[in-house]
Amino acid sequence: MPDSAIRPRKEFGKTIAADITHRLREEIVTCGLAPGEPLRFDVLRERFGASFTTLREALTALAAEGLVDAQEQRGFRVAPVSRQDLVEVTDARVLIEVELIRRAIQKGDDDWEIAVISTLHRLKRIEQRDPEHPLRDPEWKIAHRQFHQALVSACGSATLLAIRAELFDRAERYRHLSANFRPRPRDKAGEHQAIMQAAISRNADLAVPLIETHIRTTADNVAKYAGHLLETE
Amino acid sequence: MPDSAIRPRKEFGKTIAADITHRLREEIVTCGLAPGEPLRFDVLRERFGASFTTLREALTALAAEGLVDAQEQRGFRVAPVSRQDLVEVTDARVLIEVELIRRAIQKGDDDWEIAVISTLHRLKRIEQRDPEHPLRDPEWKIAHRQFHQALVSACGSATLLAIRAELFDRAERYRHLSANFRPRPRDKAGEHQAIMQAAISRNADLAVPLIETHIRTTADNVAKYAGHLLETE
DNA sequence: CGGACTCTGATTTTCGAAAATAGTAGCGAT
DNA sequence: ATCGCTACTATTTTCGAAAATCAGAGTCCG
Repeated sequence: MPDSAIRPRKEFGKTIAADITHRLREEIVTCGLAPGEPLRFDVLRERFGASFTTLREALTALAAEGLVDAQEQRGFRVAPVSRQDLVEVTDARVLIEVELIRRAIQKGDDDWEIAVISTLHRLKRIEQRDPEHPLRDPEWKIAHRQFHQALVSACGSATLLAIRAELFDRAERYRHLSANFRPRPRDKAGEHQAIMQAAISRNADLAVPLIETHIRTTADNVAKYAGHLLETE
Repeated sequence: MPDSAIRPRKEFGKTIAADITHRLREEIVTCGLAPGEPLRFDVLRERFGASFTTLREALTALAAEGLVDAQEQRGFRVAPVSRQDLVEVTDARVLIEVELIRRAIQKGDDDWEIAVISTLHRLKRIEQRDPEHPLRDPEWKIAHRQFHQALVSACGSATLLAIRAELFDRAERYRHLSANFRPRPRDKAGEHQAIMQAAISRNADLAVPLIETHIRTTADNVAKYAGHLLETE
């Protein structure tokens, strides 16, 4: 019987390193650790309660994902943000996500349809609770991620899904960056509903432009409302 | 004045960890470490002369690249190969490389043209030396990589270039896997020449199908001549 | 005989001390 | 005053011992 006294941490993985990786990724994506911020071992050690080596392993993994910038012999820092990077991430997401939605629409079975419908349903329920600030609600964030994940999950390529997931995280960081400055959320609920319907009715030619617009509009809003944060670096 | 007595290793990076990562990647890509082979720390420690922790960091980084398979609490192993994985890597490469060659052809400047021409020239020179077994020549391998890298280098997206590089390595491992069983190399030189000419003359509609065929033919040959190695897992 | 349990040896995972390196301030010479 | 050198401090990077975990053999009981 595992109990919390014996197993004080490790919520998201069997090893402490995997757990720290998960928690650090979360902090970086939500901008709890600011872009460009140096990641000093003393500080991390105190915050996460792990040793140098374990932290180093987590940071190395996140560096490979593009969320952390490793400067050899000079430590790590949160990957900086920039207009250029936002454009690249957005472009890459469109390229890959569009292809994946096509494949998923072609290959998806009943379970796929159920996953798409049910994840959207949950997302809408959460939005009803707090329609003003969805991004600040961690549950909304998870549900939103799961809906988009479900949409492409039937594409048949674990390789492309992994790449997609990395790009999604990098984009989500920009969304969080602008969340505090955005005056009012746009009608994301309607967009999600339209995407779901196009997908379920197997209308790829409709779903593709909807997805593309969805991604690009989000990025445009980031550039519009958080542009002042993207200048340096 | 740096000398080799003071700095015994670290050929490819400022830190030992980065160096080990590089060397391990090389060994895995060239199948010096066989697919699926367990990576035990005692063995690696002896082979690479680094400590547990440093090795662990390198393995973690390679796991994020898809060349190593991390089994939590049960160590690491070289990522297994499979028909499915080969198909996924090939598909992903076509999707991304085709897009990048389009962008490079549109954006490439004089320096890009020079890089494409000169890397192809070097590749051809090396092929003249040993026309029979190019893949066994490490110099050919490097030149080949650099030619393909040069072709897309002007695409303007560091993000997509990094993804492309990872997929290239994963594909190269399959090429090495089949190299020992392939009866005779096909006319790669001619294909490279045609791709170069299409690119330099800015004929994207010609270059794209050439690249796609180039990638798919390579993968087909792997499946044909190394198919017996792809069954398990 | 079979299933659950425990013990044991092998292996991975984690830790903090020790070594290596970068950054900085102080000093002296031109 | 400026440049170059040196010593010092802050920080990262590496190491091997110690703890945790797993896999397999053996044991006990139903």
